[in-house]
Amino acid sequence: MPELPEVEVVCRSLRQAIIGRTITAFQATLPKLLKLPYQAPELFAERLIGAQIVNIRRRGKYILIGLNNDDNLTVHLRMTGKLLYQSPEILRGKHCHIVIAFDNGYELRFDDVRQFGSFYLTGSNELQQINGLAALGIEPLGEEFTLAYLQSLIKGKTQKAKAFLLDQRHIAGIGNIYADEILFEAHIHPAESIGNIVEKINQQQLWQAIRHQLSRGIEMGGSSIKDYVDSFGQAGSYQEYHCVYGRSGQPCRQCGTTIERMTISGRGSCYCPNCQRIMTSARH
DNA sequence: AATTGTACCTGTCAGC
DNA sequence: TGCTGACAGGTACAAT
Repeated sequence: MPELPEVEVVCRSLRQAIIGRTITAFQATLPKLLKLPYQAPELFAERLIGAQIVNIRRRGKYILIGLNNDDNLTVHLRMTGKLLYQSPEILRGKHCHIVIAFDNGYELRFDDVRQFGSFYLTGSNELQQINGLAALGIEPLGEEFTLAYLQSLIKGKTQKAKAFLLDQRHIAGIGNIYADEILFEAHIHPAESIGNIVEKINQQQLWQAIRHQLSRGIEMGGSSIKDYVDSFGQAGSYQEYHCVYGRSGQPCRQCGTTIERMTISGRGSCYCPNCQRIMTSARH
């Protein structure tokens, strides 16, 4: 579900829903989702109750909820996590594991079928204690992510292009869907060594595809493959425009060739064997 | 440095 | 109607 565009859309909806609200209750029926402090519902409750939500930010696929007591509640949705802002009158779902209640009676509910989601509560100056967050690479939609920066990242690397895009230490926020779509737009085969992209025109195409796919994903409210929705329950529509993700066996939208699938980095990777060729320029 | 396998979980879908 | 296996938006860790 949630890659950079979906997480960004969730953050935007959360800002509308809960900025300025004061927390009145906290309940975790699946404490193992609390990673820091580990499995400590009482500690979370103690520090959260009475605190007011002052800001909400995104970093990679992490959601950072800033509180007026200088604490930060950080959430990672992993595969199937959802943050839903709902009236207490709406029945909680079967997979609702964490509930944060507010002064207006509404609740922020964490719903997660696969139970992979993560909650971290730290001081705002202790965010580096969250390992995955501390290790994140550059924000691809930020000003600092220039073509030159991308060139410096890929130079000399032999990682496969798909693995490179999924590696959060290089660029933060790209997941399996957008990686496939980016490589299709950039005409790069997922198994191509990233360091083989040496022509400036190809590097530029990759840079543009990263920015373009992610920002279009946000504009369309994200990709709702199975059940992704924002905190108001709103689905996205970018899945209607996917060219390769989830389309193996179907004809390429550009050339009609059958989309193929292979496994890279343990993830299914869909690509058009005609539009995305392995470069032969690896020879000397 | 890069890659593979395993683990964490539940649900869905295709095939028999 | 079952049953089985493959697979699913992510990441951490161990082994090679």
